[in-house]
Parts: sequence; structure tokens; C-alpha cells
Amino acid sequence: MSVKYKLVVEQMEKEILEGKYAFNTKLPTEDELMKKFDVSRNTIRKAIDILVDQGYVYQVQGSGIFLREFSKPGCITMKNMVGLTREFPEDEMTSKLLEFDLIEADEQLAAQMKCKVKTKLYYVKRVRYLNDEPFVIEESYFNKDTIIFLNKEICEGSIFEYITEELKLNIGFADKVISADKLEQEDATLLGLQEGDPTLVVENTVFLNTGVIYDFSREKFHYSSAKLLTLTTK
Amino acid sequence: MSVKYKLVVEQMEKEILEGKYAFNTKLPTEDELMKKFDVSRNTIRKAIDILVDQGYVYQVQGSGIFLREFSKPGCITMKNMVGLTREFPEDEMTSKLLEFDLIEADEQLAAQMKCKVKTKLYYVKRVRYLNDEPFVIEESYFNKDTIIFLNKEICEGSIFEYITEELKLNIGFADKVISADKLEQEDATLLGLQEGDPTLVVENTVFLNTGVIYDFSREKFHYSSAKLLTLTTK
DNA sequence: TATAATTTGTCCGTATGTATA
DNA sequence: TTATACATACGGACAAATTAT
Repeated sequence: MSVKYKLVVEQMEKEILEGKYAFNTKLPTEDELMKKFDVSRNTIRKAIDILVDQGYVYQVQGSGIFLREFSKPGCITMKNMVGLTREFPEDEMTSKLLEFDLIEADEQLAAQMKCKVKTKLYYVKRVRYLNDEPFVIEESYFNKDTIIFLNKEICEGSIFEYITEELKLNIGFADKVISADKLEQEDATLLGLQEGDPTLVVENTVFLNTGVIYDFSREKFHYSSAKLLTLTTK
Repeated sequence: MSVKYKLVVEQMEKEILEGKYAFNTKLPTEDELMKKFDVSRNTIRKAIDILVDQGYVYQVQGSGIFLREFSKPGCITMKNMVGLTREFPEDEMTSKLLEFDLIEADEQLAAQMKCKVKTKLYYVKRVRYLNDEPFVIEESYFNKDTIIFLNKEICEGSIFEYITEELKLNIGFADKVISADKLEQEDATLLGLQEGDPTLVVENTVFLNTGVIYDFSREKFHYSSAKLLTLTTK
């Protein structure tokens, strides 16, 4: 595991986060980066492409590579597939497992997860707290055909790590549908809000790299404390 | 303007939209695409990268290129910088100009647009209707230093086209911060909703390719008819 | 204002590694 | 195990946009 462009990305990301460059100032040119990392131009350009995609930098033809203002404070960046633990390094993120069950897919779930009706699914409901304040309610459905085993203990830790490290599955991509809605009584109570108050809803459909859906989840965020960030590039 | 990889993207996008391939089925291999379009492997890979980014296809090493289920019906894809006219080809999108003014930036706007207080800004407030139903309230601020001229007529057409075609400015990238909020009385009326009802809010900060902010806008969507879609790739 | 140098963008060819079928 | 197909990496050439002279 010594992919050159990834090493370049990691090193440059580190330098950027350490504050080595100021916003809208020039970074080293591609030529200089080639010499610095002793790799080809293609490798540098591949690494820069990733940094552009992640919103760290932008390039201007004929001019150079510039630092972009990134990470609006308190925002959850949507570029990550899953797991918001790392988004708030300064804050304390805890979670409480409310429900854990093995159920069968009804028609609606089967349609959303592109599986057959009555397919066995693990159902997990959690509330996550940011500095002891309720932040998001999370309901997940995992297809048992792919996630062959799950239990409460795993759900109280990191499901993501279990899937990638233990089951050695390769997560590929995800769809996220974002909307707003009125809270029902039960969810409102969990978030410390009133029935009918707004909530920011994110529905995730998560695929393995093979195109198989293994997870569908619905997150209901506390409307006044959650902000999502997406970056677009040309 | 005959950039090869863009021609490949356009042609493949066309074939995909015409339904030439079924979901999760294999597309031609990179090798076959090279021959079909008579270009190098790098050019094919660059084109495929874009199609992957747009959510059309995914690649599996050693296996092939597969069609991904894209475009959830009725969703606004966030991959586009600006302009939702094209998102609803089947439906009729109209808009009404509510306010047009030349104002001066207060402290908050100056901070958001990274300009000096009292910088001249064009202020535009519109409501947009989807099939005659109110869909979104849009408030935009354009920095007059960059957008040197704007009038009501332009605002009633496509501001985006005016900026790119007439002013020949090169739009580079955008930040989008998504949240949910309670509607105030005035906005609720415009959307045909009640005060206190939810709204899906998107705040856009739009940059030229040089890193200069020329536009800040806030969109308040009708909570029950608007859904945003973001796609993540590894 | 015009020209040259700099810097990124596009495109080609080749070789080898790695995952999948 | 072998063949296929995508992933990584190198090199070179020229075009286009910006910046410096």
C-alpha cells in the first residue's frame, strides 16, 4: 500500500491543515511538486485533482494552484460517504442505541434497497449527541445477505469500521437525498423539540464497489444545529 | 472547442440517456471505447472519470464499467453550480421578480461575500414556480465590482447566461450550505404555507475561476416538494 | 501594447501492477 | 491458472491562459 498519488495527497493535506498556506495564495507549481515528491507530472495532477475535488484547492490555467477556503465551521461535509464522527474534532460525539432488530423488508424497503420483499434486514435506531445535546436520529437497514452478522455491541461502536475491517467489504459510493420535514411527536421528543418543528432529513443509499446496496439509512437532524456542506467544481 | 474527452462524455451521456444500457450492466471496456472514439486510453479514462463523478457509471477493477442508477425523479442534483431550469425537463418552471435593488453590503453580507462593508451589491428576490405551484424563494446578492451591470430584464431571463455569455466571466466553483428552518410569515405566504412551517434552505457562495466571490444567494424551498440529491464516490 | 516566459490543460504512447472472471 | 480489464505510473509534446518583461 504505497500508492504514490495517495502519499502526495496525504502530505499536501497535512501541510494545508497545518496552515502552511494562506487562503487564495499560490501553492508550489506542478513542476515544483514533481521535484519535491520525485514523481511524474501525471501523478502530481492526479493528486491535485483529488484535492480540488475535496475542496482544498483550485487551479487556474496559466497561473497556478491556490488554496480555497474550506471547512465552514460546524458544517458536515457531504463528501464523506459515511460516519460523521471526525467532522467535529473539538466536540464530543456520543450515541445511544435505541433499537436493534432483525426484520423482513416490506415493499417500500425492498424498493429502496433493490432487494426482494421479506429479505432479512438488520434494523438499527440510534440517537447521536453533540456535547450532550441531541443532534441526529439515525435509522439504518443493513441487508443481511451482505452484512451477514451484526449485534448490539458492534452498533455501539463503529459499524463502518466493522464492515471495512472485519468483513473486509469494499464500500463504493452512496446516494444522499436531502429534504426538510415536520417532526412527529416521538422523534421531536428525542431531539428535544416540539411536534411539527422542522427537521433536516438525509436518506442514504450506500453501495459496495460492486454496485450492491448493503445499507439504507435515514438521518433526522436537529434543524437549528445541523448544517450540511457540499462543494461543486466545474 | 473540440476537446476530445468532452466529446466522448457528451456522446456517452447521450447514449446512456437514450437507454442504450440497462442498470448494473456492462458498458464497453476502456479498450473498446478507445477504438470506438479513436482516442488514447488517457482520454477515455478522463471521460469516464467525469461520468463517474456525475453519477452515471461506476468502475470495478478487473471487471468493467457499469451503469449506475441515476437521477432519482424529482430530485435537484447538487452537482450543478447554478440554474435548476434543466432539472425538470418535463415540467414548467416559471419565475416572478419580486425585488430588484442596488444596495450596500452590511457587515454580515460583507463577511459572507468577503468584500468590504458598503460594497455595492445588486439584490434580486424571485419566486420560482413549478407547474404554477410555488417551489422556491431565491434571494441573490451580486457584487457590482464583478457584475458591473444588471437590470430587471436580465433578472427575468437567465442571469447565469448573461454572466457567462455577455460578460464572458468564467464561473469556477461554489459552496452550498444546506439547512432546515422555520418559515417567517412573509416567506410562508409566498410559498403557500403557514408561518412556522419547515423550509429547506440552501446558501450558495459562487466563485469565479479566479477565486473571487461574485454571488451569494439563499434559496428557501417548499419543504414537501423539494428534494436535493448528492452523490458521493470514493 | 506586444512579446516572451511561466503554468496549467489536453493528448498521446508505453509499461507494469492488481482485481476479477 | 490464465486471460481480461481497470489502476498506477512514467515519459513526451503541444495548446491555451496568465503573468512578467
